[in-house]
Amino acid sequence: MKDKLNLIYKKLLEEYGFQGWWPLLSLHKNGINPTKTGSMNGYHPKDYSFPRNKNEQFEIIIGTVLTQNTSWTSVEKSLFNLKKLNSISPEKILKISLDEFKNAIKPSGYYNQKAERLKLLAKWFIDREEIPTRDELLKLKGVGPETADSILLYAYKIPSFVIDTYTKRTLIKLKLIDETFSYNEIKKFFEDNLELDFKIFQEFHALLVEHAKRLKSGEKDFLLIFK
DNA sequence: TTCCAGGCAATAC
DNA sequence: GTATTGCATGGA
Repeated sequence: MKDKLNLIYKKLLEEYGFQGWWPLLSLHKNGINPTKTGSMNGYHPKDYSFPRNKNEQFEIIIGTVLTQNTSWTSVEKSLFNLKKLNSISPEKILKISLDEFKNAIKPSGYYNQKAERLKLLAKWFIDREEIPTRDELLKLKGVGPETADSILLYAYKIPSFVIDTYTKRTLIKLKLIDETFSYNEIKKFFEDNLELDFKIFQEFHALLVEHAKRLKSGEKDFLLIFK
C-alpha cells in the first residue's frame, strides 16, 4: 500500500507540479484585485519557508476557518476586505467591532458564526506561544478535525494529514477506501503509509484538491493520469 | 433556479 | 459513535 500511495503522489506531482500551499495575501501580485487574480495567486511552489512570522501564521489560521465549506476565491475577498481595514492580525481583529468584522468577512459565508469564532481564535493565538496539540485545537470553537489538521500542517509545519471532501472523493474513486471510512480512518491511512514529512503532506493534500477540482470542471478523466 | 464550495456545532438516536 | 440540520455568500 505504501508503494501504491507513493505512486499516486508521484503521478499527481508529474501532472500538476508543486502546489505551494498555503496561499498568502502578501504574495499576491497585481495589488488588490481578488476577483481578477482568482485563486491562482499567493502560492509559493517549492518554498517551504512560510509562514515566516506570526502575522503570516495567523493569516493562515483565519484562512482555515474562513474557507470552511467555502471556495478560496470567496476567502480571498474576505482577506482583502480585512487588509483594507489593516486588520489581519489578532490584535486588530479583537479591536474592530463585531459588525465591522462580520461585514468584512461576509463573502465567505456563515459570517455570524465565523466572526465570533475568529475573535475567540485571535484571543487564543495571542496567548499561545508554543506549538499547539491537535486536541487543544479541537477544543476551540469553530475548529473541527480538518481545520485543526490544516492549522497544524500549514501554520505550524507539523505532518498532520488533512482530509477534506476532495481528498475523500479522490480516494473513493481510486477504490482505496469506500464511503463508510471516517475522517480519522482516512487520516490514518495516509499517515501510516507516508513518510512523516510536512512538505510531502502539504503537497500531497494540495495535489489531491487540485486534481478533484479539475475533474469537476470536466478537464480530463479522473483516473487517466494514474494509468 | 438549483447546486456546490478546501466544515462545524448542536441535537437526537 | 453515527446521522441530521442550520449556518450564508457567490459562482457555475
